[in-house]
Amino acid sequence: MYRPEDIKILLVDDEESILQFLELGLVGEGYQVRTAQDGIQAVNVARDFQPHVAVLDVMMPGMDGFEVCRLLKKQGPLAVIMLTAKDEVDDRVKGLMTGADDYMVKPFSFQELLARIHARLRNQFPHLLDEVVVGPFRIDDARKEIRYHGELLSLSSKEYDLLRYLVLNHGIVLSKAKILDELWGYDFGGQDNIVEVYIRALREKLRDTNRQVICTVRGLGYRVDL
Amino acid sequence: MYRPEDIKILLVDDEESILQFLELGLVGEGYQVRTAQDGIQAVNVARDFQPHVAVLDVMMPGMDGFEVCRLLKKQGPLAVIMLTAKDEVDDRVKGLMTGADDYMVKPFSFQELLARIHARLRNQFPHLLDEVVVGPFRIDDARKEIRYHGELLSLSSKEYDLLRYLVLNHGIVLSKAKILDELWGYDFGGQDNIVEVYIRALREKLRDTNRQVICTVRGLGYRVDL
DNA sequence: TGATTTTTTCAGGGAACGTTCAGCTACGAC
DNA sequence: GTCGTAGCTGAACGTTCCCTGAAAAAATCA
Repeated sequence: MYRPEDIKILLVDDEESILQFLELGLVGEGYQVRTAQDGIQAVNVARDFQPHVAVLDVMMPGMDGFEVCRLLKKQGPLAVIMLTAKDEVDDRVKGLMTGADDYMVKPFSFQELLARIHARLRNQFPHLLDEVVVGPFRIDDARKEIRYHGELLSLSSKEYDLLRYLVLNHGIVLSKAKILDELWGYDFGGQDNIVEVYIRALREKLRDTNRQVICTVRGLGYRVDL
Repeated sequence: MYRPEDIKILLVDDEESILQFLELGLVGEGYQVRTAQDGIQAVNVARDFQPHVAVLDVMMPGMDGFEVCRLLKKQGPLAVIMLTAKDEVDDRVKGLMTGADDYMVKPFSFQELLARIHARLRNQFPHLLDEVVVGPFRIDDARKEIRYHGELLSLSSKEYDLLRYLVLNHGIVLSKAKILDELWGYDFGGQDNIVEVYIRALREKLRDTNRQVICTVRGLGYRVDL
């Protein structure tokens, strides 16, 4: 069984608004969250808090993300995910990034962060996570695989994300706008037709003989019936 | 069984008139409601009240909605619905909004707010919210389905809204003007004949052999008898 | 690099939906 | 009874929504 409330996450960023945004989201998911606005503070908080995962911004005044990462790792076992703006990703940064376990380029969707955190937890604290079973679906976040009636589906990354999201929210009508916000990120500029295209792909791969698994609720969105 | 009286809602808005309007409506639905006019007050009220849902205006003097949201979430599990004016919705706001569980753009219909509150409750406090059962009707807001004597009705989105509204207000005469206000919005420009057309469609789909479920009260409106 | 897969865009078509309208019916007042 | 009004009915219309096939763009891989 998967219990977010057992998992401790440390957020470090000098931008107050980003910190709030991430904290809000993660607390909403049930995680224990602590925040820090600079490196010194981060190291101090971590000493008592002993987080499983730290999410660090690379660019911070004073101690930079790499230095913080090094100090945190000295204190105990934890996974580090680095955040960096798009234009900061040069070779130098990439090289230093090796100290981290994963990194993400801003802007990113919240769901993407959740996925990364999961992946890291699976690697370093496998006892904290497990496979999710929902009706005929078995979702394996570590392997990025979904089985339907035991049969492994061949899904692309986006197809996986979408099906996972739909299945975890089965029985609930999800609008295309909501899906776009959650999976593509709030700053996605495209048309919501893309959701229709992916739904079509998923339906084809699920191809249930008798029944529609992903139902269209015209004007409102889609809903998965188990 | 669905009992609004078990559900606690906190309203936060600096505009007295909006606060009153919403409070009146929600109390009328049977919810426990507390109000606050600013962030500090909201956090204080929430400490004792422990609401299930908070409805926050984004723009408030002093602490803004995001900050209040963050503090409320720290105090305990609750769903947050943000309210925002149309011209405030830029990408920055949208981004921060993801921290909230849902958001609505003003102006909105009261029925829409009720629907959102339901949706949030279903997600975060599923034990509080079962299917709504009213006589022979079973209304499932998450699935957007209504059953009559156990039989699933095939309804369009507007038909669903209308039947839901009528059934939840059974025994009360609802004028066409009132129905238009609630479901079409106060700025609907059309004729009220459209309500007659929809009522007709519903009657056909309910097609009760012996009894008229949706009664016409000539000159006044319609009333559902269970 | 070139080849392959994945993601995204685009345009057309068809069905469902929301809305209007005009003719008709039923009710109530006088 | 009849007259006016309110509600009912069926059809028609324009629109929106969703599905679909294909192709362009981007990412990934060899």
